[in-house]
Amino acid sequence: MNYDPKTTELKWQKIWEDDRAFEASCDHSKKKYYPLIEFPYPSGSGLHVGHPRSNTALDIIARKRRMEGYNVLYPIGWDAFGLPTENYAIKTGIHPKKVTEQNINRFRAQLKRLGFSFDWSREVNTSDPAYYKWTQWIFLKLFERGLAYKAEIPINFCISCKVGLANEEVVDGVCERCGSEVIRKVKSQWMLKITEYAQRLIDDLDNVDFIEKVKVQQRNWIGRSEGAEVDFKIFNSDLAIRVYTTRPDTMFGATYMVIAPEHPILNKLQDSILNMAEVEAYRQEAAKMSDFERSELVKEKTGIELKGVKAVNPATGMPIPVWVSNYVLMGYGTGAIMAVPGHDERDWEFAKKFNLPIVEVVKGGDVLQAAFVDTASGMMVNSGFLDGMDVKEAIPAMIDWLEGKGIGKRKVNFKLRDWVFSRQRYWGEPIPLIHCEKCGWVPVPESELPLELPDISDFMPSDDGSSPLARAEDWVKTVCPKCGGAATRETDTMPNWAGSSWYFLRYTDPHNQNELASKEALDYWMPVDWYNGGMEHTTLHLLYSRFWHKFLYDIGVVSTPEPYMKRTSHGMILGENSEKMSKSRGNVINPDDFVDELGADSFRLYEMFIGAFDQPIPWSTQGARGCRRFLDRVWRLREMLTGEKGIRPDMMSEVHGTIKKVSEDYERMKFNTAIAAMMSLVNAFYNKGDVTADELHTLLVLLYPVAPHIAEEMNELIKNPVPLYRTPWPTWDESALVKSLIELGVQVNGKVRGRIEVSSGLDNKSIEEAALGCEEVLPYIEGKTVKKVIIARNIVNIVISG
RNA sequence: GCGGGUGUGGUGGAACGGCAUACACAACGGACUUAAAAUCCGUCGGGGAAACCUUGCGAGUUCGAAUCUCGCCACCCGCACCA
Repeated sequence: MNYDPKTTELKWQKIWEDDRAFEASCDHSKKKYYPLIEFPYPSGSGLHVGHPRSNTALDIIARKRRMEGYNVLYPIGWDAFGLPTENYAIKTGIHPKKVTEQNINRFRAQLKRLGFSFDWSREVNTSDPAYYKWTQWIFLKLFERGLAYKAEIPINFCISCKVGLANEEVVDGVCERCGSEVIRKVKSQWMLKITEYAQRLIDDLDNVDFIEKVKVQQRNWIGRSEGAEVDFKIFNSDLAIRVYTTRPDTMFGATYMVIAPEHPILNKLQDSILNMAEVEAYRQEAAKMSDFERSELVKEKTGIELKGVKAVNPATGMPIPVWVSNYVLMGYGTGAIMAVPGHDERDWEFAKKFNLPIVEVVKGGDVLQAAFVDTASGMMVNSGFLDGMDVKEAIPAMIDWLEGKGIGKRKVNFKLRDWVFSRQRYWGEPIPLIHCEKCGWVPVPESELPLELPDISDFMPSDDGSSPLARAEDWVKTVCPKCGGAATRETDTMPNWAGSSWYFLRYTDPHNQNELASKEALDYWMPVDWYNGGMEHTTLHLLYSRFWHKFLYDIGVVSTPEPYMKRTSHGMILGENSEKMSKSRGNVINPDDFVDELGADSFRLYEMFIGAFDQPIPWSTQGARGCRRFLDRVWRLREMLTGEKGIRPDMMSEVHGTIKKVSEDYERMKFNTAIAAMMSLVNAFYNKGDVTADELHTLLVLLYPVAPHIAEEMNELIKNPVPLYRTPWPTWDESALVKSLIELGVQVNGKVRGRIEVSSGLDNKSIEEAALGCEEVLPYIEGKTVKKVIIARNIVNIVISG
């Protein structure tokens, strides 16, 4: 009988399901393990070959942990709100709810076909009112604590689609959908104060086991810097411009100031500015530009001096000019800088262009030729009381001096900005707030949650960029929960990052009607033990969810400050031409076709064998066929069974070596070498010509996490009464790994010249004799003086002179 | 520009500082077939008579370097006027 994946795979999927083999137990006395993959966004194009790479990896871990005796929660769900579904609805007129349902059904079927050991009884769906009730609840808690606030900020607006776009939808400065210009439009938006958690989001990275790459990227994104805020007085005025600087020590070299075009002091100074018309023109020019255009103009700096206005350098007491330039950003620091052209490349470039004075304050370069910026340490000059100090002493000395005078203070700044939480879209969680003329923003009472999305039929955003919900007048008009007067609902919805910021909590207790999850379930299951996902989520989902989790920790909902103990990341699977897979490139591999032809086990096996798990890798259908070939070879081992029992002595070392290698490599995510080791074991059986039932059983147990269907089927065929999903993970016997004879390479001056075979316990002196007597080595050492012989674990090196 | 990663056969890739190229893919040869596919067995870095050369390039440390150090080069991924 040949191996037939179609019937075998369905057969075992049904057995596992009927036996509820992978459902997490509510028995909290057992040790637990919680592996997690990023729940998929059920897009219209179906499962991508990238999903199974992550899913299979943690499926291997989940199955292995069950065999090791853990109570395992390996859940699955749907990140179901989002723009592509809504855009599809606009195009076709089909309700996003309907589209989502269809897509989920397709995804579910595809995932089930691949035989992942998910606990399907705990499936969650972020667009289900029973779920988003709690997303809204968390938002209200944030609102209660002042962490959600409304602000006027610019959003991306497509002039052709007349729609507000999320940042993700702006590609190279144009609208992703229609390719036309995206401008900035100031709108009132709900914001979340993630910046309040910036320091903790950095600090707590020290307490989690994330791959270094992720930690580094999060730290850079949060962008902490230490420095000082200092007030620069306006000459002949009560006004001052506050700047932020990380290098207060260089203040004696500040020969001018620059403020951002949006800086509010321009309005206050307008009567003193002699060239206000010109300044206003520059300002308007800057305002018209998109962020993209602004950053495109990096090469050529522009700016304009405020004529009639001078600021006073507090260090030197000298008046210095004030310029406006868009190389200073309103969104970082104070929107104003002191310019030190001698020691900052941007300031230097600007000073050169506009002929501003350049002063050296740290010795070591030639500031007339280039900015001298390599100043981690160095001697201060031209700097009054700082002269002669090292930069390292000068920084605190200057801050002390500023604080003493009351014109400056220490300040930590972050690049991280608050999270823009509003979308003018239909297919998202309604923001549960009501606006009352009298009472302001009032939360929807908890008892009225979930605030459900009204059923509408026109999802097209309005011309003015407001949400389609704004047209659902019956829904919008409501009464104020506080005063009972007429009021209106917020019509913006939440971004799709909302539902994914806490879904891993819901898995612990997905059907709870009274809480987002019970405290007992949370305390037992959290934190997630191992979370694998894409690098592209490092600065969005991963950061957002850590923020929400910390907030929930602060209000006592969860008991751990961090949601995830361990975070790993898989490399992307590229097309056969080594380019990113995409419809437009025509190099997309459809998992369904593959599974039809070669089966789910081959697919899983290949995705794990393809290469190092954390590296991007091109797909090769030929290579994948090789994996099916391997499974066929395993299948035929049944025909080679001897009547013998146990593991034969001459196979002990090979079999136990494989148990060790596979066990260790699975944990290190070195799936490719684990599979290679199993291939070698199979080759060894073939070379021997036969295999015992126990030897084969060991192989099947090791193979089961990667290729569970074929492993279970063969296990049954060799009359093993216990299915593999109930079999304990094997241990290896270190003493079995020791071979009686070992082969040593023999080097002469580091080059391999021969090899010897010795018994494993042999003393060094005898090994040395054997090596010196080795026939292939003799010609190299004849007539030479042997200086010494180095004996290492598996090599002997003879060092000769001359 | 800054940060991170990668560089090994025709290809994907192995290799605690210790016999470079495991395991596969492709290719080639053989067996079995009327034939093909499948399967099984074998060859497979370069150079060749040997010597020898070979882990992007160049130095260094070491008895010994793909691996460690320094300096370059190329490609990939983030971030980017962050004061």
